[in-house]
This record gives sequence, structure tokens and C-alpha cells, in this order.
Amino acid sequence: MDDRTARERVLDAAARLYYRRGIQNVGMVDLRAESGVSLKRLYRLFPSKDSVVEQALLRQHETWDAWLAAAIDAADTPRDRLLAVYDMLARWFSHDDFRGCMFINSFGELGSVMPRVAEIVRAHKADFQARVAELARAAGAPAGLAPQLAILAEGAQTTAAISGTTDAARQARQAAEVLIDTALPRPDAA
Amino acid sequence: MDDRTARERVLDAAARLYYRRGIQNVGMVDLRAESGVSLKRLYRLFPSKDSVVEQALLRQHETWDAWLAAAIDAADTPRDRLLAVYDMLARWFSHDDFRGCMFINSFGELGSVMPRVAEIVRAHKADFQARVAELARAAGAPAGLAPQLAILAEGAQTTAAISGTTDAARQARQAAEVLIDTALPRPDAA
DNA sequence: CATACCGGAGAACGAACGTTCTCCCAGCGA
DNA sequence: TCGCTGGGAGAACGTTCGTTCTCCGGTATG
Repeated sequence: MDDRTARERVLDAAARLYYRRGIQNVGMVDLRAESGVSLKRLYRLFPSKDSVVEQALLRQHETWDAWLAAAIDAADTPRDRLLAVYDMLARWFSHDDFRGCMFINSFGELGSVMPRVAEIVRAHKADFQARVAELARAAGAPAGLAPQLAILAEGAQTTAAISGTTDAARQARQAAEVLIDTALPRPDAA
Repeated sequence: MDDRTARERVLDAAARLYYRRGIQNVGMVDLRAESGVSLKRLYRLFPSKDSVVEQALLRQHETWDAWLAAAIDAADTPRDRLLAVYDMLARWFSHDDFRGCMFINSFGELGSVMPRVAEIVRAHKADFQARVAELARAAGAPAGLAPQLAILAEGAQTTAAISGTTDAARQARQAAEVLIDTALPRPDAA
């Protein structure tokens, strides 16, 4: 019924369910139902639930990073590439099933009890910060700007998740414009 | 051994343990051990674990709000009162047991499965935003500034939690200064 | 057509946990 | 001293869940 490999089906189902309900509220039986992969096969593919959690987070990182890269690539100027981050957030927040950042959620739920989860989340956020820093560098901004822009993006994600509105993306973008244009005055500003 | 009421001891223990390990990783037996209140008494004080979770979050909200109010009150000018938020974050982040915002963590863990938790977290964040909005209004800032400053504070909390460093407080404060001084130019600026 | 094997469904097992129950002791009044 | 009451410790109970095991049907091969 599905030409993805069983492994892919399991990891997609895991990412979807873990994101929707929280990791500890999804059992292996739920995973079986959502993926269509039998328990026996599931345990031949992964040694334990912890392993599924780990691989699902790693796969989600790839997916998210690809979204981000695509959004950035679609913009032309260095300034627009920085702002493209917030436009991507705006589109993401408007999805019906948006429930915040899976990595932030997983960190809060399991970061203190599953060191591997904490490690993966840290790496994910470090990657994001590195990407923003690269964009800022390409725009010629001083080093202090990138962490500020990353903080705005993080704050927008949690604010949007909790409030249930998409406003935070627009607000973060407007703040980012001010920070960018202060750090890096545009020659053509009116 | 302790003149707090049993109820207070339970809620303090609950807030401490839930924050440290995540709500679902703390059992009623752990709560008993940490609070010194017997299981029987515990169940006479609270009808269920869900009730303990709810009351502990509400109590934590009071505590956090009092911290914030104290930090704000210690500053003199409207501008410094806005920035006092980030100074409080800096002090908080440097605590050994800092592990992010309990409300954000709880929302990620249980927000989709315990509506009461989602509701309390939303109310907590709405209170924070209202506080910031009040400070911004007192400073004479346009309405758009307050949400931006709140987003910076949220982002600083998750960034500090995940990275394990305190840098985010300083970075958020610097960004806030730029936003404030752009929205509200100081007459006495050099 | 017979047989060996692969994989699925889901029962079984053990641990963890929320909640309740039993047993026991300390204190107190007659 | 004797019984009564209240409360603590922690055993007991039922459920959930991670993980493994059993049974069974389908398929390929001779």
C-alpha cells in the first residue's frame, strides 16, 4: 500500500504521533497502528522505543533543516534571506496541527531523563544558530546580530504554540527588521 | 520539622520535582518522599495526581510572577523597568538547576493531552505579556513593541535551557535595547 | 500436493505507577 | 489499664506499556 520502506513509515508515524501527543503518550502499539508495521518487524528494525525516539528526532531534524534551506534559497538578497526565516515560521504556524517546536517540546519532556534526547535537541538548535550566523555573516552584519535573530525565532515558536495564534511570526519579523537595519543600515533606505 | 502546611510542602515538592524531571517522570511515591507527607494524607489533600499538577502549576505561577514584579519594582525609569525583565532572566539562568520555563516544558509534555495544563500555561504567558504591555505603555511605546519584547524573553528562556549557557539573557537584553530605543528615541541619547 | 519458512496478529509477561487498603502504633480519655 | 481514634508505612490492586512469545495463514519450493 505504500512504497516507502518500513523503516521510513515507522519514523514518519513516530514523528507525527510524538509531535501530536508527546513522546511518553505514544506507545509502541500506537506506532504499530499508525505505521502499519507489525510489532515484530518494528522490534527487528529498532532495538527499543528509545531508539525509535532517537532516530525519529534525527529524521525530523533533516526534514526541518530542508524546509529552512528551501525557504532561504527562495530569497534573493542577504537581508531577505535572513527574513525568510520568519516567513517560513509564519507558514508553519498556520498549519492546523502546529504545536510548537518538536525539539523544544521533547527537551522539556525528556531532556533531563534521556541524555541522548538532550544531545540531539542541542545539536538541532546549534545547527539552526549556525545557519542564521552564516546568513548574517553573508549580509555583513556584526557577530552580535545572529544570536538575537535566533532568539526571536525561538520565542516566536513557543509564543505561537502556546497562544494558538500566528501573530508571533509577524511580530518577530518586524523586530528582526529593526535589528537588521540598525546593525546594518541600508544605503538605499528612504 | 517544618511549619509550612502539608499542602504547601506537597506543592513545593511537586513544583521542584516536576520541574527537574518532567511531570510524567515523577510518581506520587516520589512526591511523598520529597514532601514528607504520607500517601494517605496526600490523597486527602488532593483527589488525584492531575489535581496536584494543576495546583502546583498555579502556585508556580504566583511565585514566578512575584519574582518578576520584584525585579521590575527595583528599577526606576520606565526604560529600566522594561530591561529589568532581562536582568531577572540572567540571574535565573545562572542557577544550577535552571532547566527552562516550567510552563513551556509542561505545555510540550502535556498540553495536548491535559487541557487544564494547556489552559494554565496560556494564562501564565498571557499574564506575562500583559505585564510587559503595561510597562511598554507606561514608557509611551507604540503597541507593537510589547509583543516583540515578550518574544525575546521567551526565546531567551528556551535558548538558555537548551544551550546550557546564560548568554541568551544578555543577547536578548541588547536586542531589547535596540527595539526600545528605536520605538521610543531617548531625548538624552548621546 | 506436501512441507518448510516468513511474517502478522495479538496474547503473555514483567515492570512501573496511580490509587486504595491493611496493619500497626502513638496518644488520649475513662 | 483498656479501648478508641487518627495517621503513617507500605502492601495490594488494577491498569498501562515496553518487550517477547505463540499461534496461524500464506507462499515458495520440491
